Amino acid sequence: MGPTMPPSKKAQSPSSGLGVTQGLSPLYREAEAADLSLSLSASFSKAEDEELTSLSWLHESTDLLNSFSHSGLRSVSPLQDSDGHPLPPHSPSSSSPEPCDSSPYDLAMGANRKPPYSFSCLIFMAIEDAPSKRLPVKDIYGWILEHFPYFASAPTGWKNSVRHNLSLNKCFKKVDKDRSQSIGKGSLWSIDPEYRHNLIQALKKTPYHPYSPGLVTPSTSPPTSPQSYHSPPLWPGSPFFRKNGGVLLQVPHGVIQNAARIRSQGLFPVIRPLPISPVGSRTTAIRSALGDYLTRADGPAPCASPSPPPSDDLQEDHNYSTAKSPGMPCSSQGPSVSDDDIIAVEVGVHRGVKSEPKDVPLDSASVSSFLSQHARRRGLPWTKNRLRALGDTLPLKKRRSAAAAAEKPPSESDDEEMKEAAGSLLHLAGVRACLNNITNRAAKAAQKEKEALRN
DNA sequence: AGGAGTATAAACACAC
DNA sequence: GGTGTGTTTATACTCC
Repeated sequence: MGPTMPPSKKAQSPSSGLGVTQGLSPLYREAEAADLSLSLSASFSKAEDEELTSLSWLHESTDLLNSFSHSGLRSVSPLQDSDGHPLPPHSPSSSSPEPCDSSPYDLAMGANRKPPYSFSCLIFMAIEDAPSKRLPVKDIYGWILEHFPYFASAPTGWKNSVRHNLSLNKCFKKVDKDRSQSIGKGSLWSIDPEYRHNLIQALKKTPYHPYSPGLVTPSTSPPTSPQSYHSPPLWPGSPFFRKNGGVLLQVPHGVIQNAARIRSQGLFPVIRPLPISPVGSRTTAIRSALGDYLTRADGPAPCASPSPPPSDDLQEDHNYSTAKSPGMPCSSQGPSVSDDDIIAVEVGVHRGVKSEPKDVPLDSASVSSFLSQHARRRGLPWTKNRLRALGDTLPLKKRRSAAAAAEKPPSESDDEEMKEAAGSLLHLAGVRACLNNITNRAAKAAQKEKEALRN
């Protein structure tokens, strides 16, 4: 029999320690309320190859936008309903608004903030970041600490959670220890290839991923090619992240497990890219006011536009590892931004504004190059029924073994991965469109301001 | 209301 | 024996 926790202690769970991702802490919720603003940060490193040259626009754009953020254009854009009225934090216990003295970076990635990743995603990122794609628990701790300083000062319970995840999560498996390879205590942990796809999907559903469901406005039309909107995981340390200069997108934190709720409320006025890694070499931020540029004036693209469907196979099992993210209907309650919106913004802008050839920064060569890097990867969808059929009553490890023994890997999903990669690149293209749009609007605003001053 | 997914805490066994 | 690791159970919470 397991231990029984004192009721008093259990009652403290929601606000104690790490219970901020799943049971969002008041602080977290407050930040979430005030954090739905657009900002963009990117840490750039020198382009490693020609692929990156096509992304040089981001340097300029983010510099420009960052200058805006320091010139009074920044404003707080809290959650708003369709009438523009601020929405209260969704937590009943949270009544005070987020103070405005915190930068978006602090709000999202400050050392005191728990990263909006589930432990399974953190572990996945850590392992994937390892050259050998396998890590001992200790190194997983280290990776998490390195990339998310929050845990440095967090209660030590998070390590227990990491171990708990490793043990219980089917996605992670121990590597049989090579006797000749002494790594001290414990074993190496790796990603089970069979479940890797699910971890990717889980990661995609996190706020930092461009294809977070919160960013995707499902189409009212039937899906035509769902897979085409998959994209590779982006996180600090991921090859793609590095390859593209550390550009990540983020939607407000707290949406990992609440994405559906926010989405259903139409609470995504803007996309909010942020530096994913505190150790980024160079970061800039686009502040919330710029987010307004995206959602006002020309207005966001209608969500009923011929948009792609939600990317994920919603029938897939998310057993203790993957984030939940059912497809949501297009909300009519407020502004929302999806990938399609971004693209649509570009279309809208360039209808009226001169369109430049370099507005398509991700050329086919880049795509091909990138795709080639991901073509090797394989992933398998997993279904609840499949796993359930293996017997829930069996211990996990036995179930894993049974699953491995009972099933031959289906056909590989290279195509899917390829499409995911393409989707991500297309998304970057969309981001660029956003930045161009922002730039144009900001320039116009500045001009108007000048004229107003003259008058 | 109940299931699913996740976080947290704790106990225990085992290896180093 | 101490510490780290791995497993398991229990509970709480949110979302659907």
